[in-house]
Amino acid sequence: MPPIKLKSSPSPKPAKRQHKAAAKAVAQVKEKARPLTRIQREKQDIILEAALDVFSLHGFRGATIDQIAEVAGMSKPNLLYYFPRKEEIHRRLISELLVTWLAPLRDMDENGDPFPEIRSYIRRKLEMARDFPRESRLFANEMLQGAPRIIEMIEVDLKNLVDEKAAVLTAWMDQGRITRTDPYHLIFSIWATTQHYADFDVQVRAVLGPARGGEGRFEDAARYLEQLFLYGLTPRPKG
Amino acid sequence: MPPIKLKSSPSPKPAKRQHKAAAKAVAQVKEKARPLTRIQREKQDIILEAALDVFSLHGFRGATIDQIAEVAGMSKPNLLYYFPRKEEIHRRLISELLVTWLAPLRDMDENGDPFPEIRSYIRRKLEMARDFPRESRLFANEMLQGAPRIIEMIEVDLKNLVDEKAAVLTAWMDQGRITRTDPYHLIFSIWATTQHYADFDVQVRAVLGPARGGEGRFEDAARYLEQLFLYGLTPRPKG
DNA sequence: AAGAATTTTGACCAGTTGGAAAAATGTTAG
DNA sequence: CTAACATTTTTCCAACTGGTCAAAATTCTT
Repeated sequence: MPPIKLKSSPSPKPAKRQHKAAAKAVAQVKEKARPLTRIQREKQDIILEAALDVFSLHGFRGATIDQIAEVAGMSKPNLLYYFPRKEEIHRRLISELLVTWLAPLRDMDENGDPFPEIRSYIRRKLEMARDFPRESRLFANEMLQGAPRIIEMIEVDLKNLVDEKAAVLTAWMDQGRITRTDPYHLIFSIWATTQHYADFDVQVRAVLGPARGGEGRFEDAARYLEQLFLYGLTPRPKG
Repeated sequence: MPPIKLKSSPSPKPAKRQHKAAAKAVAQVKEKARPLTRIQREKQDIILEAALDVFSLHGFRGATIDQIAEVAGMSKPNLLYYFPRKEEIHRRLISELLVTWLAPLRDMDENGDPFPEIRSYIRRKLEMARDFPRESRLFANEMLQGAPRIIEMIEVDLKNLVDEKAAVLTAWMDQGRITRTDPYHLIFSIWATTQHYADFDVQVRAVLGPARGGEGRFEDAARYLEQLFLYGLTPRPKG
């Protein structure tokens, strides 16, 4: 597994109603903007890594601080020294995630050729399912629970991005370069098919069996999906 | 929301290592096969309904008996009288679910015409996503957690069924009636695209916005998916 | 090396969790 | 109608939960 390096979110966004105890290591930032120490950076990374493991597996409610602390190899109070609240850890993970998660769609270029652009989008999403399955599952868990902690981000940032890219797809359709179809549902279907290989990994592997369930499954999936969407989107004379 | 009536699982399968306390209402079945009373039937249904609500939202670990009891409108000890263990409830839900869940695939008929068969399969799966979203989410939750409680069912029953239907699809390909492609990944992509509308419902609705996110979204999805798979699977002369 | 700042630990807490036990109440077959 | 059985409530518990706090240990700066 490659080391996961997600870009950190641009700014910690000032909490409206600061939690009582959220002031320890964080207060400095507010008052003096003291930079993080080496240990703080290291430990926070370790914690986020561990939390990703646990949250992606059990969801927010099902995950416990003790569990995260154990995976992170530190005591619970020590962990709480860095992140005073369970929610804090989760929020950080989710907001970092969204940036990374949407990059491939963001990169779909209006001025490129439709097929290479879409093909590349699918490939990148599939690579993410392969390389960052925990992130995918974290996101899926949040969705299953009704996205209580990120609904605004979904309704604003994500919606805007999708609106924009749907417009690009529509333009390509208007130019007759891809089959006319519903651009929103097209995007949904790309999300669904690619993320499936991360979120339902157990099922995929079990069904494919030992023979075909190895790492090659991602190559097979890529080939299949490419064909599906290629054929599915190729314009054809009506008949 | 239509009343959910899932067929009950064929047999409760004798637990290898019977839990200490799992003997109350259940013991009778083992010893005397006393039939369930009216109240037992009613209350069990109510509990399973409530449990479906809670488990599908929070996953196994995130759900609490108190919560389920509250939704079911009874006290926790009362609930535990009918299902002595939390796991018991979950197991029942999952095993009942699998039967229903696979029916559409099971019904895909080798002797039918490929396109109507596949089209009907997609439609039925989409209807299930619309009418039984909680069941879909329950299943998704289990998968995200690595399917600890149903891995054997997946590896045996599900795998066998998929193997069988993959063979049917392959036969259709051999006859040149649908495009040659990977039958397993084809099935995966149908699962993924249809279940997406249940599991990621919040996201779908948020992205589509108030205008297009109403009930009509399932019709739109059906149209889109039909086109995608129809075009994606139509054989064409190579060139 | 000393003092200041940071990090870690251990002891603790109140609320929640899954579950047990038994007493109290309902239901129903004869 | 009543004994036998089924159901419900009350009380309780030990383990776990998220989180606090002060003191101890460590690290950093000079």
